[in-house]
Amino acid sequence: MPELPEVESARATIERGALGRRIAAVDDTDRYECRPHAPGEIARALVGRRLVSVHRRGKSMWCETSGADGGEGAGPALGIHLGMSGRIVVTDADGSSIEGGDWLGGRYGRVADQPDRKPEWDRFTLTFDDGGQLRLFDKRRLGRVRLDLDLSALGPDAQQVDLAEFAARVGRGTVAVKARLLDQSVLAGVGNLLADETLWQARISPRRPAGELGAEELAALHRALLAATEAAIARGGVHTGEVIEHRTPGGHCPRCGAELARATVGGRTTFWCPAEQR
DNA sequence: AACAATGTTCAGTC
DNA sequence: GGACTGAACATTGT
Repeated sequence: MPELPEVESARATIERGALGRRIAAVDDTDRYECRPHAPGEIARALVGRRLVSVHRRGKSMWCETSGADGGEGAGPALGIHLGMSGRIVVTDADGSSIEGGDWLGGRYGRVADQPDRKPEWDRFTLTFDDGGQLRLFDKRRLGRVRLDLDLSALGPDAQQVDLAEFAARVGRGTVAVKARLLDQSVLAGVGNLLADETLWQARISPRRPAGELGAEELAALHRALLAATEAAIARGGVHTGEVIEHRTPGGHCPRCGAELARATVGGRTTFWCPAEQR
C-alpha cells in the first residue's frame, strides 16, 4: 500500500499516538529490515528516550528522539520506510489499536485487518513503558528501519512542489512520463498506483516522453497529482483512486467505458485509457 | 508452479 | 557523469 498517502497517514498515526511515550524496549532483531544495523544496536540507541516529532518526505519517515531518560539534548533520528507492504500500528496499554485509517476494501489496502495476521509479520517493535507499542507490520519484508536515514537521494516531496518546480523537474528527459513521476530523486512520494491515477486524471498517456509535454499538460499533471494525493489521504489510501478499482485485466475506463490498456512502463505494470490518455 | 505485487537499489549499457 | 534498463532483494497471494 504504501505510497505518499499511506505514509502520510502512518505519520499522522505516530504523531497522534506515539509521541512523548518513553521507550522501554525495542525489538530490532529482523536482520533484513534493520540492516545494516546489528541486532541490538537500534535498541541501545533508543531505550530510555521518547519520540518527540515525526516527519515525512515522500515515502520516507523519521522520528526525532529526546535525550536519554529525560536528559537534555536529542537522540538519534529513527528512520522508517514502509517498503511494499508495511504499516504502522500503534497500540495503547491494553493492546487496542489507536491507529488512524480503516484501510477499507479493494484489492489493495488490507493488511492488518486480515484474519491470518501473523505475529512474525511485526518486523520492528517499540514497547513503551506504559505497555503500549509502535509496530512496523510488514508482510513482504521490504520495509526499512534505520538510524539517521539518508534523504539526500530524494527529490522534493510530491505534495509540496509548486507548478514551476514540478514542470522543471518532471518535464524533461526522454523517458516515459510515468517513469519520471516514479523517480524518487525527481519527486518523492509517487508510487505505481498514484502515478496511474494521476495520469488518468490528467488524460495523459503514461508512455509520452516526459520532455515532450507542453506547459498546459504539465500544469494539468501537477493539478491532477495534488488532487489525487489529497483525495487518497482523505479516503484512506491510493487504492480509493477512481481508476484504481478498474485497474485489472479487462477493466474499463470509468469515464468513457473504453477497455483499459495494459503494459509495462517504467518497469511497472501500467493501466491507462487508450481513448482518453494521449 | 510460475508469476505478479502499492517498494528501493545496484550493476550494467549507452 | 547523466540517463536509462533490468535484475535482485524477501515474501505472499493468485
